[in-house]
Amino acid sequence: MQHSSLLLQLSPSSGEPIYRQLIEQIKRMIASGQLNAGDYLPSVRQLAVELEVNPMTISKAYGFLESHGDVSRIRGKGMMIAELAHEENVAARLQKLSPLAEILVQQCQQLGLNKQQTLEWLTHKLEKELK
Amino acid sequence: MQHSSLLLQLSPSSGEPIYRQLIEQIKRMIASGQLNAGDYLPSVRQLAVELEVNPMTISKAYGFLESHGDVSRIRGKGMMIAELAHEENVAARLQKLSPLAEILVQQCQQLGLNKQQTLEWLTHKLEKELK
Amino acid sequence: MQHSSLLLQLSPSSGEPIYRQLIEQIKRMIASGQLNAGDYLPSVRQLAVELEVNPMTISKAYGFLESHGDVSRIRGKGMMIAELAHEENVAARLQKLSPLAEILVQQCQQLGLNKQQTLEWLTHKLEKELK
Amino acid sequence: MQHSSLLLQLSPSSGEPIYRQLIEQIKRMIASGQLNAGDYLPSVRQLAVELEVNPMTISKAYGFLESHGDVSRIRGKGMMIAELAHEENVAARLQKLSPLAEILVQQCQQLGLNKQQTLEWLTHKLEKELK
DNA sequence: GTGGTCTAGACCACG
DNA sequence: GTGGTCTAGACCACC
Repeated sequence: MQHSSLLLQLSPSSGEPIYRQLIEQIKRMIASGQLNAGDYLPSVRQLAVELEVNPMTISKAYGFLESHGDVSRIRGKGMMIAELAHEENVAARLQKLSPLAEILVQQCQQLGLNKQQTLEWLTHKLEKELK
Repeated sequence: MQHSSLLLQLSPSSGEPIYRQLIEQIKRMIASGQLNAGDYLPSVRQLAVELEVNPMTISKAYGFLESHGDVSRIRGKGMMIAELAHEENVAARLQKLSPLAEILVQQCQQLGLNKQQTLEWLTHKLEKELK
Repeated sequence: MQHSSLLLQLSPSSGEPIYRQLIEQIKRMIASGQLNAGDYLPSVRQLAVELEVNPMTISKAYGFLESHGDVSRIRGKGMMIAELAHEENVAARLQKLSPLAEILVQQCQQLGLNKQQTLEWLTHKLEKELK
Repeated sequence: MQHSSLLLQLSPSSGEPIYRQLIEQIKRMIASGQLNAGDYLPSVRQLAVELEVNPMTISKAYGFLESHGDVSRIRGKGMMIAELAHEENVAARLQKLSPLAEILVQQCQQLGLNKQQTLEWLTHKLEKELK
């Protein structure tokens, strides 16, 4: 049972609304199995304190996740990852990176970069953070 | 010299405001040398028709570029790439991809993907579009 | 005299809290004489099992009914329909449908339906269930 | 083009959240053709003043309608009834009364009322308000 | 304890 | 002008 500090990172000034960032990040954590069916999300108030945002902002994100069937509201207990939210395989998870890849390709074209230059640089970047 | 159809791709529904998409894309094309000092941008009206966007939106983007010194408004002729807008070297251009790389790393972590899986997939994606 | 399965139908997902549904339904059954003074309500545990609801929820409803004088808590025996809970005449019972009628009228107006269409359809619906 | 006072009636104390009441009522008005594709809803601020509720409450309702495809947000102009929102025939509209009819039947049963009594009374009620 | 709703008022982004 | 987001703080309902 998961009930506390998730690996959530907000960019309050990114233009992307905070509640949207939360939705997308939590969805990814469900897809990857870091959050499993039956786990509980942190409570609205707790997460609001941790992330230093207004509880209503958290609530808005949770509401969206509920209305899309990703989590279920359990009266008096909190928000539980829905049963039908299943762990997806690696290929399916990679697929979720597609929108990013499209942007990457477009920006590389406009910067006049070639494939090799880009990949070397990306490899360097990823090595610092991922294993 | 350059006065017509640029390689601009808009995502009207992406949340990213259209005029902002234009600014960033044109800046990248200047940085990469696809647009050179002295070249003219397409006219507001022409670009508005091409991209099926309100002329005000184009105008707003051009105004932004002018106020940041990237282009100069030449009365009666249009918007010209400014003299001081210099072609940057490859390293500097790659640096412009950094924000994207940060998002990429974060999404990979949340999707539970490792470096190798991600790079193989990205290589595949880039090969289809870049040379 | 009456001690078991009442004609209670719950809509757990209806927004209307469960304990409130219980209260209103039991009150109507008292008003109509389907539950008479001296009858006993099903035990909290029994009803909880039948309706697949948390016993606390039943208990809350019973507590409410007691505090409003509709039933009396008889130690060691259960909840008994109170003496002063009287059978109301038909007109009074129909009056209890008024809130529903108001909603019905409003929804018909917004759906652009006229009186005749609505009544024909309601007649059809009622015929299937009532005698 | 519709841009002002709709026939909306709120029951602030009904338990049913205000934004939900708005959603359901507007949906019904679309179904009945009182709001047609291309019409604009009143602006958030205008409706907030008319109904004496907080603009955010209106905005919440509009957001839901948009996310369900009933209306489209037109930048700088407001919320427009979506093209695919079609006028439904009478039978389909009557069908939307079904949830109400089920509650009606249940309450009549529990009040020990018969079909004839109920219909006479409903006829009387409807005559006063509908034509 | 849990989430849900609402208010009042502020600021932002877009056209 | 339009809608969107966020805050701070209040109150409610359910368990």
